[in-house]
This record gives sequence, structure tokens and C-alpha cells, in this order.
Amino acid sequence: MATGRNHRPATRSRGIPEATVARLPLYLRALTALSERSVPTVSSEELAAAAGVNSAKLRKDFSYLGSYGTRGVGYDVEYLVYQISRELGLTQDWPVAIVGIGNLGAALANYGGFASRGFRVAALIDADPAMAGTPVAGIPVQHADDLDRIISENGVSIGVITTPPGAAQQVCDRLVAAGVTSILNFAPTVLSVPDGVDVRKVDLSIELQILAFHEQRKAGEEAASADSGPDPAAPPVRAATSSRKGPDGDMPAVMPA
Amino acid sequence: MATGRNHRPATRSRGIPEATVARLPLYLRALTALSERSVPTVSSEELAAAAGVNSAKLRKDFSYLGSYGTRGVGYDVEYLVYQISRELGLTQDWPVAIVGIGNLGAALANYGGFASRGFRVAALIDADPAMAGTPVAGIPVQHADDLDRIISENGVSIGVITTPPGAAQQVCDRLVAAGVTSILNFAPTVLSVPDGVDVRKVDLSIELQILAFHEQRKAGEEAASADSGPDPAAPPVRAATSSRKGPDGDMPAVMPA
DNA sequence: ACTTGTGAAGTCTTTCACAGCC
DNA sequence: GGCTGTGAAAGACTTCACAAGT
Repeated sequence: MATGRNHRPATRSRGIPEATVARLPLYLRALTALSERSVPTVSSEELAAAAGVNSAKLRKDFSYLGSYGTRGVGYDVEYLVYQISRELGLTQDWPVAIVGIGNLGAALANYGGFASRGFRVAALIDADPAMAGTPVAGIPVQHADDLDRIISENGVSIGVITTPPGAAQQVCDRLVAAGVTSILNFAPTVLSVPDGVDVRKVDLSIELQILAFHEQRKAGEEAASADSGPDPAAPPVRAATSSRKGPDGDMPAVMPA
Repeated sequence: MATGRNHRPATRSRGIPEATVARLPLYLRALTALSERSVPTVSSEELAAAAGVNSAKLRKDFSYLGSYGTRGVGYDVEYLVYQISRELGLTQDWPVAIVGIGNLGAALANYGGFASRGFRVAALIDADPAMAGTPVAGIPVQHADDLDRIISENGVSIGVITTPPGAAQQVCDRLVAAGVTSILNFAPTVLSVPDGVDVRKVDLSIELQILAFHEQRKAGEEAASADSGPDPAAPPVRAATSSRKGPDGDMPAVMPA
């Protein structure tokens, strides 16, 4: 796992499954909406619907946190909001630094969802000297030369990388050296980090490619009869006679030079 | 053999596991980089390292596509690039429409990774009449009133939603009505769509919250040298005052009225 | 000698279904 | 009547380890 994943082996620490952790924010959002409408309690069925999951899964998820519901009644909204927030660490303030203030970096700096929940954009950093001082979302951009100082002065432990791919690894190294231990990476690169540093990746083009895969399936199914396939751009050629065995779409065999 | 029949694996992706599909773009990116450096062949070990996964997983993934390697040698880079591209449906052109041209929408419109592989930003749509006609990333923004026409005229089947959350479901409905069958949703909302429509979600604040969870745990580990509590599992301590039995941190202030 | 491809084993996640409580 | 909490079963995914091929 070159992505610097944090593997916590056998020793059963009080482990909440990763899949559950990934859904807690979803529940929290749904609960917050209910809270704003002053709904006092909610059943697993209702909450699950609002969060877009099924209710058995939700109940199982909550069971890892403790017994926070009341049989026959449901869950107390405010109480759950607090418990999940605490579990996620959102009862404290997390200063975040965004590195790479291009289109995407600026969009993130302006994104309301950040500030709304424990996260505070503490610094914007860019390598372009021309940007230094320019305020983006009301926060002045600082130069990358000062990255170290900025990170430690602000006590930043979560960094967001929105640089071009070529710069991402280097920025990552510097962030880690300065004390950052969690990174959200928007650059389409595989980052390598030392043990103990978490990386999460958001990759727009990967998401689109996954959609395209399913989209293609749908189209193929529809016209399952004819239409053997539009001849795409020059397919590479494969060598010699041999044991190719693609599941269906085998192709004219040719080999690259 | 297994006891059960093969039921639909939720997202029917005939044969190829969803987890594998999600990694194909990663492999493709690594392969493209190799291709650009004119590397002719690559072993599962090398390619796995470049993609940030382990080699057994990669080989298993490829085995779902067919036997595209050569034992004792490795994989032919160009050939694999083609096969994966075809599998993902990237040998054809996918016109994409982005709805909601705020900061994020504009960032996406400018994002090079889109165009680079089969995806073409065919239309930008926004509800603000003041934006109509303004070019963003060289493409004029069109008004949401014409959404229907724009989608069908351009043959768009993939839509990207970057509107504020309040507008997302409505936009989604209109996209679906106009013929879109795959949606990439950046709005922090659970979209409901009819069967046959795929939705993928990218949620920035969720990613941050997951990082915060792990970050918090790291901090706690450091400090609490002694194990966090007497008993991590749930012992039948349910007596005492009331029936709450959270793992450790019991309530502070935020209880309901 | 070297690397792929894959059954089998292991682990993680989801779902079922019902006991227990309101 | 209601609903939660949870063992147990089912299923999906990963990893192991080695036979088979070049």
C-alpha cells in the first residue's frame, strides 16, 4: 500500500470499522438537517432514508458507537448529533491549510461546507509570488517558501493539496516534514508518505471514468443484438498467434513496436 | 460451491467487481505514464507500485479482464492501455454537461483531466441569467431554462452537478428527464434517482471528517499511554443511573431539552 | 529463472431475522 | 402496536501461495 494507509492489525483496539466511519458524516448531515427543523427523535428507518442507506446498516453502525437509541422510540436527534460529532473529532477546531490556489483551491477556500463543521481554513499557500498577499475568500495567500512556518505557527495537522500533479509529492513531503499528519489530495498522483500519515484522495477524472464504465454497460445492454462496436481509434496490435482470451471483446491482434 | 445463486451485485457490472472497476482508472494512469516514457512492458510488481496497490490485487483485477499478460515477462504497456480504455468505455467520446457554474463548476470546466481522456465538456449551465453568454474556460454558459434542449442536442448522458445543495435534486430530476443516466454529484445532498441512473458523489467535507476521525485518534493514542478505558468492549454495566452506555465519553452539555 | 493467473483461505462488510425492550 | 441492538449467515474483497506457462 503505497498510499500510506494506516493499517491497524489484529489487536482489537476499540475499532470502529472503516466503512462505518465513512458513513458517520452522512448520518451527521442528515441529523443536522433534522435538528434544524427541531425534530426531536428519529427512527433508524427514517434516518436511513434521509442518509441514503438501509436501516439495518445504520443500526449496526450505531451499535459500534454505543447504545444511543431507545427501543420502541428511536434516536434522540440532538444527542446523536453530539455523539457522532465527538466520535468524528468535530467538537474541536481543525485548522486546515490549502496548498495550490488555482481554480480548485480557490473553490475550496470559498466552500462553505468547510467552515461549517469544525474545519477552519487557516492558511492558503501558493508557489506563485504574484499571488502572495492577494486575498482569496478573505484570506491572504502566502508564499510557499514560508510553508514550514505557516504550518507550525497555525498548528495545522490537516493539509489539502490542490497543486498541479507535478508539484504534489514535493508539497506533500514538505507538509509532512512540517508536522501535517493528514492529507486530502486532489492532485491526480499517488502520494507516498511515511507511516502514521493518512492520505485521502479525491480524483475527479477517476469518478468520471467509473461512470463511463457503467454508462457503456447500459448502452451495450440496450442494443444487445447488433452493433458489434464502433471501430475506435487505432487499436494497438498484438503479436503472433497465441492464447488471448478476453472475455468477449477480443480485438484484432497487433503489437506495439 | 457457494450455496446461493448469483444475485445482482447491486450495481450490475457483469463480471467485473465494483472494487476492481474503481481501480482501473488508477492502473490506466500509471500505464499512460509508462507509455509516455516508451516503456514497452511492465511487471505486476512494478505497475502495482506505480499505482499504489499490491501486486496480487492487481493481478487479480486484471484476471477479470482476461489474460493480457505474458508469464515470465509481464504486461505489454500499450496493449493494456488499450484494453483498459476499452473496458472503461474511454475509446468513445463522452459529452459532459456541468450544471452550476460557481467556483467549483468553473474549476471543473478548467480542469485538464477532464478533456484528457474521452470526456468533453459539452455544455455549461447555470440558473443565473447574468452569466448566460459569459465564457468560462472558453465555453459560453447557457441558461438553465434551456437545459432540456442542451442535453438532448449534445447527446449528453453524463451530468455533473455543482449547484448549491438546495437546487441539486431539482437539477438532477431535470437532467434525468432530459436523458442523462449518469450523474457526478458535488452537492452535499443525497440525490434520489430512478432505477437505471447511476450517481456518484464527491463530498469534500465528508473526506475531511474522515481525516479528522483518524487525526483525533492519533492524538489520543499519543497522550493516553495507558489504555483509554478499563474495558473497550461493552460489558453488561447497564445498571447504575440510566441506560446510556456509550463507550467512554459520556455527555457534557448538549443534551436535548 | 521469472512472472502471470487463480483456487483457496482469510478478512471485512452487509444483510437477515429476531430477542428484548418500550 | 412499535423500534433498537445484535448474533449469525451471506456476500464481497483481499491476500496467500503455488501451479502453469514462457
